[in-house]
Amino acid sequence: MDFKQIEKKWQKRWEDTKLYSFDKSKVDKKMYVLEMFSYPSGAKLHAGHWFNYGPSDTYARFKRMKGYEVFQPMGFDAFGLPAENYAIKTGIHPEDSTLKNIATMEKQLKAIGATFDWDYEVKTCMPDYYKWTQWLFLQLYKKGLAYRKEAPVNWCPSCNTVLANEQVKEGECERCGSVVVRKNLTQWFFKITDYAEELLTDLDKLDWPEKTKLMQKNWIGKSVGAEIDFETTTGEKFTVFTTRADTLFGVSYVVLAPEHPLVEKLTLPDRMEAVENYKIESSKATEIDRLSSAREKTGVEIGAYAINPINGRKVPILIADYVLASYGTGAVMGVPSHDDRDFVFATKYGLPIERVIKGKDGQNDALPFTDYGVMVNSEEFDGMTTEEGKIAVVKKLEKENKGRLKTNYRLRDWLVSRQRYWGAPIPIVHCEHCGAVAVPESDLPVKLPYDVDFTPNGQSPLLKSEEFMHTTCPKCGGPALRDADTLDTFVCSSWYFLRYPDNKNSEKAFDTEWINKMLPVDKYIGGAEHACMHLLYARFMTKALRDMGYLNFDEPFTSLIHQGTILGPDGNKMSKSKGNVVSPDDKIQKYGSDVFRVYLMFCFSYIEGGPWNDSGLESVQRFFDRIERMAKKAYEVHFYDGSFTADEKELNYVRNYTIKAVNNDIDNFSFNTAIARLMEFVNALYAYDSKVEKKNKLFLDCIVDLIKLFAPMAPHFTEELNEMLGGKYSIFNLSYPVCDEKALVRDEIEYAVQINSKMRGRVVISSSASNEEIEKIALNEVKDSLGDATVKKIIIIPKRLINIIA
RNA sequence: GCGACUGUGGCGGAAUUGGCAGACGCGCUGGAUUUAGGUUCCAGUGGGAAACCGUGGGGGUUCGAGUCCCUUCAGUCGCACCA
Repeated sequence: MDFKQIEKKWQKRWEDTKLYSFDKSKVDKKMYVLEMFSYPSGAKLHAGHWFNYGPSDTYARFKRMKGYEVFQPMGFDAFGLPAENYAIKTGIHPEDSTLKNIATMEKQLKAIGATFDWDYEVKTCMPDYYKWTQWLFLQLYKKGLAYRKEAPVNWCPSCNTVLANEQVKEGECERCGSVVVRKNLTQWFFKITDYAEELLTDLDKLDWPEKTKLMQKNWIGKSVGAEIDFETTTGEKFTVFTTRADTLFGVSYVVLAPEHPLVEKLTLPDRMEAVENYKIESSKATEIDRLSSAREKTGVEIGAYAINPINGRKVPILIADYVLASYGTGAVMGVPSHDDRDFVFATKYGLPIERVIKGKDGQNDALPFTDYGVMVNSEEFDGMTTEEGKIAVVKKLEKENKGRLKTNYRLRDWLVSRQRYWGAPIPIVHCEHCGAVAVPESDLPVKLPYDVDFTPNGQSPLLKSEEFMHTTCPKCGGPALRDADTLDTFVCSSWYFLRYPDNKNSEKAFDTEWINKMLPVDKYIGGAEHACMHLLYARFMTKALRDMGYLNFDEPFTSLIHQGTILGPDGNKMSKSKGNVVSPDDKIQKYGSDVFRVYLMFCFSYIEGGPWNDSGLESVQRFFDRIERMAKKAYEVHFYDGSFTADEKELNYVRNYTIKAVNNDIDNFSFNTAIARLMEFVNALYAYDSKVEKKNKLFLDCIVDLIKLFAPMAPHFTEELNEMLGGKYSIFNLSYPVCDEKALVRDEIEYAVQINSKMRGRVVISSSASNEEIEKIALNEVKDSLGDATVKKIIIIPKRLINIIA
């Protein structure tokens, strides 16, 4: 079969007949299948793109044949650093290179033969899209969910921009791997922490990989505890956060983070120099040493003392950089007897270690004892368990207004400003008199100027554009400056799935009524690397928009699947530097897109991925040939219509078994086993063909079913065979084969017979046989191996095995 | 350090609830077709002469464990002093 000609033929026909365009009138049967859109980085699709889009297109086609109105759009996450870095290197403007890349990728995506409905395409770098990204920013701003503050931020010295917490991996820039440094800057944040609790609890509602949910859960990092107020001997107040209020009697010191605002005020003059030195040391250390996990704990006393509110004891105050300014209150109580870190610290600095918790009966409670236990040396609380004491201690303090129950989250607000050019400008104007002023919605979009010098100098490139920067204040009309930063590209991608179904709307970001019908996304497919970034941001944005009345659902992606990674033949991640990149183009040239995508589905587990291996392509090609030969046979042979012989019953069994299994497998993204089942079916057809001279019409029916079953995986090939056999156009308008359960009921069943759990034989037993009959047949079968042993018990597992215990 | 996942023939990988381990494919062996090679078709293919032994190692529960429990090793990923 000439695949090149066939691909062209059917792609044209599909396009001419608008086969894949979404029928809005059937929205009640909608199935929103979405693959994470791509970044238009290189000119060509790589193996990873194919692995993402090919199999998920199979899923979409399958659902279509199951009667769903499938909505499967495609677009481009077009803003971002790579285009800008490429521009810095080559001088080609990001807009030019991006648009060119998009054009090439569109063409290639069409060549996959996927069912994307291109009428709904979005490109995030176009003004008709980022206008609404800016609108979104303004809504959050109005709602108090976007705010500006000066804070220590993560700065990537190589990308010349700040990064969100989520974009820092092991102290390094997620994108370029440079060591991230800390800087104090005034930046825009989204208040994702307002949604911490809901983002956490709603995870239970989602059909997502457990691992991903767990990662989000850990990232949000809820911890339930209490805030306890300490007073210093000079009357200053500060608050600590603890999850173990039951250990309060064991406090032998308190620690403030070096950056804590009270440090300067509390430090005694004779300690000032030591404290200042320590602060300098620790600020250096956080930049360089963040990676060493078992870093030695250090600290200095500041000379001041605090009063333990529960027992009035005076304890020294220290600063130490193992206490983080950014978590909790930036201050902790030191209980060395019941906390590993405090124990190490107290031992080093000779601070007292006093037990206030003992283990439950017989438990080894050597210090430091960090398990839950029973309170001791704690006055009236003695004898209480940790669970009781945690509450009781706080309740007592609460009466004196010295403490309260409190829940903390590890999640921080989302930093969205970027000091880069190629992104959506932040729609804010800074006026000398009025401060930060929102750009009126009617003035959107704030257009990104084309002619800008974007050579990096650590500042926002837009600052250099006089024309862009200078504007008038929307409030007072006086001269004002625009915000020179652009939005993190994750802002663009946090709502694109809402734009797809209404991508041409020029009045609104989307029509609420329509979007409430089209969403949530039923099946979302993409890489696992977005677990704590895109997937978290999109959930936040959905919830925020819901609370503003623009949406009526809580979660954007009901069901999520991560595809695995295709590695190089050497088992390493494909990369140019390793020289192990396999180009799909040569393979597609040689085998065609159908064979290529079936290869990807057959030779890899979709969830796992794995190393590339060429030999699989040949075997998949062979499988196609085998089907084609069978189909030609079906076209030529004369069939009779009549009752089934044993051979035909068997063939019909395999047919229906295959139908059932393939339906199930595709639903579960288990494409490799679905194809294995189809191969078995083909093998059964060959067996029937070589065995039976005069062929029943069943043979033809089977081949027709086979082609339909295979259609979602090999769309061009099966469309051609369907036409050859006189089937109606398009095969994708036919319904997917449904299993006839009756055909799966067999007259006879083969049982394994075991004696004392060891295999001793097999018997074929009528499916209507009673247990007594089964036992009798089994005993007869193995009577020689059984000898004269006494049978104690017989275990029958229906349709599987008989185990004789003797 | 903490957490999650993975570990099955020469190879890629299968195994509803615990129930015949190794589906399907690659590779290999033999046969048929062919002048020959290739293609195609048919048969075989975990180890062992056999009893038996086999799912990273050790232990346990069970009539029965790749699957459940404990322990240990190796690899992958995520978090990284979160009080």
